[in-house]
Amino acid sequence: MTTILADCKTKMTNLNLKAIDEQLRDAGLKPTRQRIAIADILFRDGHKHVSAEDLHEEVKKSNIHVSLATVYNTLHQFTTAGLLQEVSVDGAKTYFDTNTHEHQHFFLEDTNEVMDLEGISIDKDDIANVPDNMEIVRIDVVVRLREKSSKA
Amino acid sequence: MTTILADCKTKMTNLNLKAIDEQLRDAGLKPTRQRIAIADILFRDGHKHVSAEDLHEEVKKSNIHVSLATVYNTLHQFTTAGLLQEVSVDGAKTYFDTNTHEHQHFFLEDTNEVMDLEGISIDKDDIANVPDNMEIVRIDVVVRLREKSSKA
DNA sequence: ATTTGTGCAAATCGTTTGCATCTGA
DNA sequence: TCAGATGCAAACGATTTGCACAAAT
Repeated sequence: MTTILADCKTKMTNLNLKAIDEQLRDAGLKPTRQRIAIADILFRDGHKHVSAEDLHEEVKKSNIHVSLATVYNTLHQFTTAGLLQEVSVDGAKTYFDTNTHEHQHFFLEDTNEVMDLEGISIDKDDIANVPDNMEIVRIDVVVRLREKSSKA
Repeated sequence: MTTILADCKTKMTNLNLKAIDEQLRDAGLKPTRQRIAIADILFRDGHKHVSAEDLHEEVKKSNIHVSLATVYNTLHQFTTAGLLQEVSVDGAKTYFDTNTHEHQHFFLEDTNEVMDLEGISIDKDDIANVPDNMEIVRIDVVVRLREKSSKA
């Protein structure tokens, strides 16, 4: 009964590979080499914010080849499965957040970094003038930061 | 003393063309045919949210030819000059807002529309954990809306 | 006349897609 | 076996850029 799991164990740094495996199955996703590698990187440390490109770079460092297209696919599958959340902070790139709880973000304009910001929250009931055939999906708050000295 | 202003007056719907002219000059921008046409569309009615593509379509309807590249250039110049504000609501497109005061946005996920939302505001002093070499540039709040029935 | 802006088309960037091939159960 | 996943390269949409030409003062 050799599964891909056993095959991956040597390369993985995550202690609960089993959990990843189950999480993927629960999401209806076959736990493939690539998906396990990606999940391992995403979920082994604390919360992360990655772009597809970022993640692709990180995966390259492991011994498992994953194409950029697969990284994109996987990020979207994980998002649909509720394992990730998309963050819209700045036009160009899409960021994915491993923290799927209600929380907000700092965005560092100098470095294009995204950071979690817990603490503030806006009550949906405080929002006036919501058209009545509409419902609030989510309230996103982005606090844009800049280094104190820099002007541009 | 025939300036381009006189030349444009027949085509413009905006009553205070003079003001536009001055606004552009103040911003260090030559009041060209194209920039005046764009400014007229942007500022003649109430507050607007446009993408470059949107605006390009609108300008086409006037009798003044403006290339898409110039629309982009102009939007950025206006933004730098403080006449517009960029809005980051959803990955793909960048929206520009003629309302440069502090206010927040609704984003209609079904139609990709941006709407102003006045009323809520977050006090900068309420934000904890701002790294102390950083300052808050802006706090963006986006309330995402969806039609009540639709699931996707 | 000089400086600045504009138009076009090609280039770029992030992301998506089509399809042949491969993999995991 | 066989559905489902992957890789590649080409397609894509939004935005930018380079450069010759045009326009405003």
